[in-house]
Amino acid sequence: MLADRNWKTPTQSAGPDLDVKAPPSSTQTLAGQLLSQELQSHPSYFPTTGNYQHVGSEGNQYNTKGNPRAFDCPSIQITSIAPNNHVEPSDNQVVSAVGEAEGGYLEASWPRDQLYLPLDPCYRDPALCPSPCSSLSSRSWMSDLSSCGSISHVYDDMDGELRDAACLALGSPLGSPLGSPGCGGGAFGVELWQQKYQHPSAFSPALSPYQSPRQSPRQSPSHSPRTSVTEESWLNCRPTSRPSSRPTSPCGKRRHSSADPYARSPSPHHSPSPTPGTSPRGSVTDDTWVGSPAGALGPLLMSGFQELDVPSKTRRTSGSQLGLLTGRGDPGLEPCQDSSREEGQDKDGLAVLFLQVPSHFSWNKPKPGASPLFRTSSPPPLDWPLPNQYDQCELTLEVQPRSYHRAHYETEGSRGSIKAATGGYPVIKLNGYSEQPVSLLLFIGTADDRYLRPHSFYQVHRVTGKTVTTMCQEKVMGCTKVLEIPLLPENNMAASIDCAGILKLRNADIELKKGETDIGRKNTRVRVVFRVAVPHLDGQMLWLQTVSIPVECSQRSGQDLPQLESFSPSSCSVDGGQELVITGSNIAAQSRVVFMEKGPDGRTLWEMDARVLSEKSSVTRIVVEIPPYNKKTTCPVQVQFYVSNGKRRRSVPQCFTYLPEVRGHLPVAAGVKQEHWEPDLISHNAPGFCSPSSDTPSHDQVLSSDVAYSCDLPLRYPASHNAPRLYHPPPSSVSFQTLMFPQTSSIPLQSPSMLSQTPLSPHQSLIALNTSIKPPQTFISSQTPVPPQITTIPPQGSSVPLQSFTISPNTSSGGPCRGQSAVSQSSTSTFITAADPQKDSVLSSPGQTLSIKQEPEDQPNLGSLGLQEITLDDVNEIIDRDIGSLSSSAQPDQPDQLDQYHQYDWERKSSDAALPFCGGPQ
DNA sequence: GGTCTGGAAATAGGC
DNA sequence: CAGCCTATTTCCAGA
Repeated sequence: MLADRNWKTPTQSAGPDLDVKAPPSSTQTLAGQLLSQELQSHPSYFPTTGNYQHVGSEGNQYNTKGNPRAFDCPSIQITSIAPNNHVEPSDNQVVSAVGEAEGGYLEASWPRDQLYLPLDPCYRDPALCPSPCSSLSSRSWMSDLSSCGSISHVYDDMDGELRDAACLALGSPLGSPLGSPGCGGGAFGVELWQQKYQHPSAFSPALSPYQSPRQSPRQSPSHSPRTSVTEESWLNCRPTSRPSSRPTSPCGKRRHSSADPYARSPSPHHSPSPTPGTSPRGSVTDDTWVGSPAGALGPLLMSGFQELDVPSKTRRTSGSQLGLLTGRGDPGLEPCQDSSREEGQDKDGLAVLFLQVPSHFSWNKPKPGASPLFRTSSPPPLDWPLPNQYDQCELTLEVQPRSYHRAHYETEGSRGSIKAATGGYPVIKLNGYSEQPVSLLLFIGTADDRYLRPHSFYQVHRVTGKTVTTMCQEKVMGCTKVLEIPLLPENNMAASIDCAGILKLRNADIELKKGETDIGRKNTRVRVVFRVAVPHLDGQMLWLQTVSIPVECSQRSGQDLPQLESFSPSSCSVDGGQELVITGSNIAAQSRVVFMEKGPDGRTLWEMDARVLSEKSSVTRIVVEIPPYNKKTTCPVQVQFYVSNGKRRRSVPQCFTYLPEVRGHLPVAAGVKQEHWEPDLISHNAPGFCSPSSDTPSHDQVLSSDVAYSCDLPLRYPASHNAPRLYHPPPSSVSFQTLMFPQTSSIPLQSPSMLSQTPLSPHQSLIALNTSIKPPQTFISSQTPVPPQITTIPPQGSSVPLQSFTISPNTSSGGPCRGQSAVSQSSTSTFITAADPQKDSVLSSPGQTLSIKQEPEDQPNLGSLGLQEITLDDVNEIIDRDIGSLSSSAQPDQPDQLDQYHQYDWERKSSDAALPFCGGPQ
């Protein structure tokens, strides 16, 4: 972010601004500072928290001055900006929408911001891109990179130090797991930057950013025709138009193969892709900005928007973010600092880093002011977990978005608003409060196994047009673009989200950002996050949040991957020969149906193509002959089959059961025996093991990528597994972290009562999630053979049907804690230690979930794949399944279980180990 | 004329 | 290093 500032000022085009901003301190010094600060969790360290900073102030800083070059090439020497130097916040600068609450922070933060000068050389030709501000687009990103990445390439060394420090502190080999991409959309960082620096006025309550010159003179008309008024507009200095011809991809693109953060070294030379692009599309409109958020939130929200552009990752590790929170106005925030310290101090506490929440950040506290849920000033960071319900107030997503929405690139026109599966649009509603209009914040979050946070590669964008009936404003919070939508009493505090599109930022742009650890490749799933601030006692605001089901945003994934809807039968004799009818989408003529079985080590033990019987494969149905199993067995054998449209275009593997000659005697608890498997492994601990109980799916059984299979993580990946050590957070921490998960994996498709909407306390969420994901009752295990039936597979992305999972609020004591109690109850009764052999019996009982085996070998092993190979989808699926299995087999508060879960997560992320996982590549 | 969409070519990286 | 494959990004055209 700091970098961004440096980059350009509105007027600058190439100016020698660096000087101005050039910090007196050397890079080393800065680095040192950063390190120390980070380690110390200096509050001011992370600009990230910029949320709390005042835009106005920032803006002033730069606006009139030399403009730092926005897009300096590698050659550009970006000296670190002295923390203080660049911006001495003039009086005016600190505007304060937020007021004192953030005051303390600002000062401290300032310096920091400047520390990072990101001019990531790479990207764009300075000439071409005078302003980082280009719209949100990836191009803009360059700037973003800087901004969010915060560390300029210049600071590579420093980066290294930081990393080391981070590792040290975090104990994460990977660069901090924490390092979440958090920036959320770095691109926005640019915008923010622009707003702040180029158009300080924009932040002025009175002025709309958009009032500033909208069109960049340089903008090429040709560029996107569609540009609506966008952020770009406000940037004067937009990058010149980029070549009309198809821009080449950025050379500096990060290699996906190297997931290792350390490995990355953005070469300064990476050529900046000539995509100067102005982004045509910003959707933000002028008007939007001007106003302040509706209702009382206005100021509040505004303050939040001023957040600095800093990668959330950075924030997390530093804890400075937390520090910000500790603003005077917000007692509830104080805890953050504490936690941050702890984080920094606890090397092993990776989890802590993520999970740590201020000690007093008690979700259970009903008293406003006593809980972080209540804030008097700025909105909580976007990566903070928030409950969807508190007391009587509940934020619910009554209509979920479609599981697939092709995001558009900057270079494209809008692809419209996210739609609901039913054809309409998602509907969000705030229950329990209707006294006055409130503002709803919407942003694009991640859909991976980690905690919910702004997605680095996708940003929400405002869709305008005749069909849009919902008012909304596009704003920026940190690096994340946010839509602010009013929820009006006259509309029953509900809103149809027909104004939210999804913009895809180029992977290269984002990945080059310093500090960015996420990879964009195959990271194409998102969740729509909704937040609302409900005016509460004493003028405080109660923040609630709910998220949508995962939404696949890539064209390919949405169109090429076969998606199975149902198949029948789900089992047959080991002799095979029966016809298997599979229905779904994206089933092409050349589709193959492959049966396979994997061993404990993930290796494919057996694989065979099923002969296609249908004369002509259609896009919706295929009939194949079930191949005979490769060996005799006296027990049901769970295998998998998938539909493949090509090497990497496989459907999610489905469980299929080969039955022994004698039917009707399926041992419920019996494990599937594999000749080479160790007896022990036959238990659930064996990778790829499919729970016997699930072997024979009943007709009621619901299979889905998320629900249908349960790959018990713990089972497959014993704690002993050699993988990156993941710190096992204390129960509370875990809960916190997982708070997000619930939403991630458990997504109720149609029921308002979805998990995410279920009132939960942070840490109850976890439990709830697990429970919901794999409700025992959802899986009907058949102890007795069930006649072949059609197995229905819910759409991917949809998660466990909430119906099957019930967290009953009624069971709760009511009040703030009711959700908690409810959750606790369900969770408690549901968890079983999967890893615990003794639990096997439980698993084998009816109600078990199916286990799915590893994907076919195609599935690259993690080691070879590198992170990129692990698709979020995969992760999500696995996680979901794992969680599901945990829910069915683990005790809620058993750290061990959770630990395993987390460990697993990390393993996948970092891993060198080739871990087989469920869920086909998606 | 602008917005949406679907489709596909061009590109880039990995194997 | 060439070729193939997959994923990403950009462009085109039609509704």
